[in-house]
This record gives sequence, C-alpha cells and structure tokens, in this order.
Amino acid sequence: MPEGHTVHRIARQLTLDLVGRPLAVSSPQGRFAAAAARLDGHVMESASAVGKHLFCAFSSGDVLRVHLGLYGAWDFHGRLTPLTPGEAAWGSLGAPRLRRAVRMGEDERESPADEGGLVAGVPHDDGPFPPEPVGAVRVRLASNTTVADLRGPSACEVLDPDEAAAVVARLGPDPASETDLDAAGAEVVRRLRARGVAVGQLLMDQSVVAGIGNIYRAELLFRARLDPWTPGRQVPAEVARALWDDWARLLPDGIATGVMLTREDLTPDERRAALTDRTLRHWVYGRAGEPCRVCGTPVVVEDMAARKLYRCPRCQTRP
DNA sequence: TTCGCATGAGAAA
DNA sequence: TTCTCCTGCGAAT
Repeated sequence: MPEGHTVHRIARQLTLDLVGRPLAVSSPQGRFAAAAARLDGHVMESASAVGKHLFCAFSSGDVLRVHLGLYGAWDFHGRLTPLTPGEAAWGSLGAPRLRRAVRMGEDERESPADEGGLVAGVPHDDGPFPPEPVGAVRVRLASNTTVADLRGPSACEVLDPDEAAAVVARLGPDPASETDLDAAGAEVVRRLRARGVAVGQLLMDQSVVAGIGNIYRAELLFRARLDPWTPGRQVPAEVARALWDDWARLLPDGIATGVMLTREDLTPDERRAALTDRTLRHWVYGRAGEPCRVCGTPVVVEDMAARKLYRCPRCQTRP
C-alpha cells in the first residue's frame, strides 16, 4: 500500500479542498450506499491520518474511516490545491495508477511510479464536472468544485467518535500525529523490546509503531544496519530508539514529496533524479540480486510473515 | 488475453 | 500459517 506518508497526503488534500463544505456523498458502486446516505449533505469538518487509517469527521457526528489496504486509492477531479505550493497537484493518491497518465491528456508528466497517478496542471483534468465515475467507486465525496473518488479500499465504514478513538488506541505511535515525539519514541522502544518476534516483523506491526509498510521497513532496517531477523528483545534500546528517530525523519519527507526516497547519500541532483526514477530510491527494497550500494554483496530477498523482506546479508548485522 | 504480483491486514484454521 | 478481500500493472502467452 500506500504507506503512512500517502495517507497523510490524502488527509491534507481533503483538508485543502473538501473540508469545511457540505458534501454530496454517494456510492456509485453501491456497496457503501446506505452509509453514504447518512453522510450526504453534511459538512466534512476534518480529515486526519493516523498510521494508515484515514478519519473524516462529519457535522452529523459520524466519522468515516478508510483504510486503503493493498489496492486502494483516491482519485481527485476538478479543482485541486497543490500540496506543495507552486507545484502541481496529484490526481491520484494511493496504489499505482500509472495508466491514468495516458487517459488524461497531454501536458501531464508521469508522477513518481512509486506513488502512481500523474501530475498535471491545476485543475488537472478536463471534461464535464463532475466526471462520470470510472470503474468501481466505493465512495464519492463531492463539493461544487472538487470530487474525490475512493476505489478498492480494504476498509470503509462509518463510526461514531468513540469507535474511531478505539481504532486509534489500538495503533502504535505515528510520528506525524504525535505531539510529544520523545514520549512516543520511548513507548515504541518499549514495545519493540517487549517481544521475541523478529524486529522486521515488529516494525510492520501497526500496534507497535504506525504507518510503516514493507518499503519503509526494509529501508529503515538497512539504514540502521540491523539484521531484520534480530529478535525485538535483543535490539539494544539505543538502536530501537534510532529506528524511531529515523522513521520520524523519513515520514515528514515522504509526506512532503509523496515519494519514499530513503537514500541520504544522494547529491541534490541525484535526489531530483530519484524522485522520478524508482531504481535509484532505495537501499535494498526491490533490489534482490543487485549489489548492495555499500558493500556490493547481492541483496537478499526472503519471506518474513508472508511478505517479501529485502536485506543486505553483509551490512545488516545483529547487535 | 491471461496470469502473477504488489506499498495490507483481518479472519479463519 | 493460509485464505480472502479486490484493483491494476506489466510480463508472459
């Protein structure tokens, strides 16, 4: 999925263009029709992200919770405010949607493949407004000027505020939604070191620390030069803390750029190139068999809890 | 045109 | 651990 940075970007886009207005809420696909009717016509008062969960609070008192899972994405149409002032807006946030670049005309450039979608001018697409829903749109949130279409989410439900709070309570700290990063870090260290499970698995456990997915997991562990198979209990406190601190650095960068660029060794020019060339972005993720960028040893891929785990068998060691 | 895979995670066994 | 949700891309056919 879309790891945590993407969901924060979605929350920001919704905040910029749909929050504070009464919205037409519908379910073109039909699977969310009854719940959509409850929200329809109400004002979206806030949109926020915790880990990979998106929460949209409505004036009716209802909270829309969305989790994109592996396939989900939001497609935006109509007027869009660039998330970064001066830059183009993103038409699609979530799972890869490269093909949309073909659909949407000429003066677009392809967005970073990692994030899918395309970058276009603002407004970023032509044609009648609102556009006809394309494919299975679970939820459409529409103002007079902006449409957000949700497709393929693994979770999409209406909760009351207490239920939404209960979801958040089950999550570990998210650096982008915590006010006290130091205290949150201490809690993550405690949770990481409380179990004998492999640290590679613990970083993916959303109840330990929220928002990390398979790419950030692999990259954080490489950056720490830590063997992912090290049991959590054997990770020294300072190493666990460094993992959190590193996550707290990478996440804001990912939110700002929309790209999971995890290499701190790049020159500014190389960094610019890496924003559009995925083969330059990562230390180990997706690089099975290719030489480690530090020592040249072939990067290894193996299964960990049914997910692909990438690591350098030489650089990443046990404490 | 078909098939396998993917940035995820809850349920079932 | 395995299944399932369910979407789109890209490699293979």
